[in-house]
Amino acid sequence: MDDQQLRLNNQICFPIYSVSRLITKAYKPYLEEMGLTYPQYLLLLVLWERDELSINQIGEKLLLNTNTLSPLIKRMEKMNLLQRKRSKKDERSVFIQLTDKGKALKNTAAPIPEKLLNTLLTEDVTVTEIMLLKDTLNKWSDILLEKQHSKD
Amino acid sequence: MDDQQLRLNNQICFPIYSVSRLITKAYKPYLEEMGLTYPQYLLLLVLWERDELSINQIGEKLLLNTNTLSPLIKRMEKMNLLQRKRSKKDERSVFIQLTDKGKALKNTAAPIPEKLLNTLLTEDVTVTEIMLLKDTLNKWSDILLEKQHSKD
DNA sequence: CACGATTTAATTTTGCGCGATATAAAAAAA
DNA sequence: TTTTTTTATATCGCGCAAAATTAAATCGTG
Repeated sequence: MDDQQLRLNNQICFPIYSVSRLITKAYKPYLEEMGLTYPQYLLLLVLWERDELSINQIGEKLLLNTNTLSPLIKRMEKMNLLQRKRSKKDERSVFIQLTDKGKALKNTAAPIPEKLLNTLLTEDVTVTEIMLLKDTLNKWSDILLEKQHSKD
Repeated sequence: MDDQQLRLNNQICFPIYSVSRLITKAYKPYLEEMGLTYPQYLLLLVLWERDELSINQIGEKLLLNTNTLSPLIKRMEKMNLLQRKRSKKDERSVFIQLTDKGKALKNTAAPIPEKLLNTLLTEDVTVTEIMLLKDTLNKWSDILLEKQHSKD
């Protein structure tokens, strides 16, 4: 058995998993100010770029299925951030439209990217894990590219 | 307002979030064969490296708190993968010990890293997202390092 | 038109993450 | 020794993720 391969830091699973949670945590205080959760923020990012998408189109952008999006959207409708509008053409599809409140949040969100960078700088563990993940990904992408070419 | 900054692909949140989910999904078929979920597998990776850790020590390695670990460990105890043992020296601490069944799973898990690599090669979306995240992280780590130095 | 197949959305169920809080044991302070 | 604080774990509640199921609408073919 290859013990080395099974070590926590030699697999891609752990670094990506922990950094993902650490990044979510770093965003949290700014999102809480706005009354948003992390996935809600991601959905708004999509809608701020392009409004009036169907649930399916949103799913394509966020790589999420309706079973995740449906409840998420319902909660956000209750918060008066968006509206669902059933399509006249195809009664099965629902199009999502930002409310004025939802549109206005874009201004509040504008300084977040800059603020986040500063937050990360104060969190040593997070920066360390990001660097580890960076190295892991660079190593993995080399391996992936090499394997891809050897198949041609 | 800086529209560019708020675009989905220019923030670190989305790439890390989606790749994390894609990687979890790639592991899933192999873990299902073993009857494990993703976090359960991570916990086993830790215990295969070093058995008899306290819940606290496990939390440090996985960057998880007891509010996540406690129920996780209880489920795995029911599956007969591990045992909890309250320390005699310090009655507050609970030490986790693999059962024979838990130890044996290590052999089943051994080929997973190799298999995963091949799985990733067949999933274009995942590889694309990994490459995007790699670029994003390389850019971010440059920015982080530069900012760190300018503070000294 | 009829009817089965397909597509799409919603619902249900299970298992995390994590903030807030609780509880009990151990250590430190008074 | 008593009180206070700290530490280790557990519990609760909410919000995702995602598989499986259900329901509704549309399409394809005869």
